Amino acid sequence: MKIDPADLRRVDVLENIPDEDLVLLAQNAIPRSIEEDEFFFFQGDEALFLYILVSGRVKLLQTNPMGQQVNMRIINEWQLFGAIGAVRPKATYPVTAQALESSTALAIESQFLSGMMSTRPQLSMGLMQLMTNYVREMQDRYRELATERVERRLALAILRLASQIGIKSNAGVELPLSQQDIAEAAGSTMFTVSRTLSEWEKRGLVETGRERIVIRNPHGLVQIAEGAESE
Amino acid sequence: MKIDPADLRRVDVLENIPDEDLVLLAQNAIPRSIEEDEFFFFQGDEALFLYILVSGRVKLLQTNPMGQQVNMRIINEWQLFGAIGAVRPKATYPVTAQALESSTALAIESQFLSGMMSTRPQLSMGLMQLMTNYVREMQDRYRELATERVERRLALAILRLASQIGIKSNAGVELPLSQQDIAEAAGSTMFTVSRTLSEWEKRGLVETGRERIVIRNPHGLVQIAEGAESE
DNA sequence: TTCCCTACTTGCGCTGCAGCAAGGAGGAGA
DNA sequence: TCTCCTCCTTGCTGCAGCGCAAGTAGGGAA
Repeated sequence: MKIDPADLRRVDVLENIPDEDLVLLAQNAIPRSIEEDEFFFFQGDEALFLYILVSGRVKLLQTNPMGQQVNMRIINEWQLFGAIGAVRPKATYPVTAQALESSTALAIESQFLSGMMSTRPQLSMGLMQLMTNYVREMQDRYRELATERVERRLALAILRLASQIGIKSNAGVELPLSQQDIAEAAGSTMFTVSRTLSEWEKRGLVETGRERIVIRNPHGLVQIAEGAESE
Repeated sequence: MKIDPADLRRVDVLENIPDEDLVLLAQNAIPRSIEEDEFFFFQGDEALFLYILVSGRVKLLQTNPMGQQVNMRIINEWQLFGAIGAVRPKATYPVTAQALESSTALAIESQFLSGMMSTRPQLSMGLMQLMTNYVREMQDRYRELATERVERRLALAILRLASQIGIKSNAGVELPLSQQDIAEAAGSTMFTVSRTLSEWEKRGLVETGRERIVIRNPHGLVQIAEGAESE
């Protein structure tokens, strides 16, 4: 597989990087393809590589000691994940990266990026902006989980997922996720998600299908997310 | 108030910074003192300054639309907080910073630190390590809140707080926090915290007082945190 | 077309824990 | 020393939403 350095420009973190650095990165990137449900890495593995997703979709999840899963984030094409190793030598991944569909990512040695950053402040800055986004999002989600009821949290989670990986069509915004995935992202259960979505479907807010949710009335969802009680 | 550049070395992020840069920082730091329950900044304010806590203790909290509070983190002496403005120009603070006791912090202009970072990769690296810690901790807490029962979450929260701001004495590790603060950090309520602590006190795990908790048997708490059911 | 696997649905019972209310107690200030 | 303000305690009640169980339905494979 050929890697076009120009494609790397689509990665937010690499937006302001000179062309020659992109070439350097491309030369040091190893494409790796995995099938649906397989893993790029596991929580606890040593973080030797960071990845740039070229195609497919990947979810970052944690499992608790009893095996329950929690979704932290869904990675889209041309997003970077698993970068922690470039910041701390010997770090381990805090999450597991599992493919939602067959996916290809570029693996870059953490050390290599770490070395590049030492002479390229723009690169560090880009990575820091990515991380502040993460912190902010996780804080918001934590607050929501601690203080909001499921229905509102579900609306917030779906809107957030839509903005991150939603596919716009003329019918609305489509989310190619199972209800189990949604539940794990909202901090709830498949059952409650199913019940709530059925309710919303009756009200014309969404349309549900197998591993698929279409948002028909985003404004209605925003109202629920912002606290309008369902009558 | 005089600022001794050598003191700044106690800040984790500034550990590997040359002396002359510490002098530069000290020259650009404005001491600011506030009383108990007052605020350094509010969620939503423009992040023009970052702070280094010199004395006292500060909590970073979010409030939801209904006014409920959630504690994100407690800042100890010589820790840095509110640094987001140095990473993104025009950013707003995602949290409110409130003093738990009368406190003094050094305010440094976000732009100033941002400028320093552009030529000092070590500084960026230090800040990134701080941020990866935040991300990792928030992810863990999110997973705990989503999957664990209150008792275990409480044990985890108290152990975490103890490692961050605990004061060691011969009787054990003391936390100078109200049960309300603990509840807001664990994602629960004052009532449940009080009930659980009473139970633990009977078992000799902790000792409670007004705005004070002493951990008498850390190992017992770890057992609860790791899943030993209370018989 | 049929089969089968997996995802989704929905009724039902149960419970963890929130939240109120009313009272107790520690400690700062006068 | 007394007062008053907070913080803490604890009995009681209610219910959101979890989780089981049993059934339905979509869609890939052959």
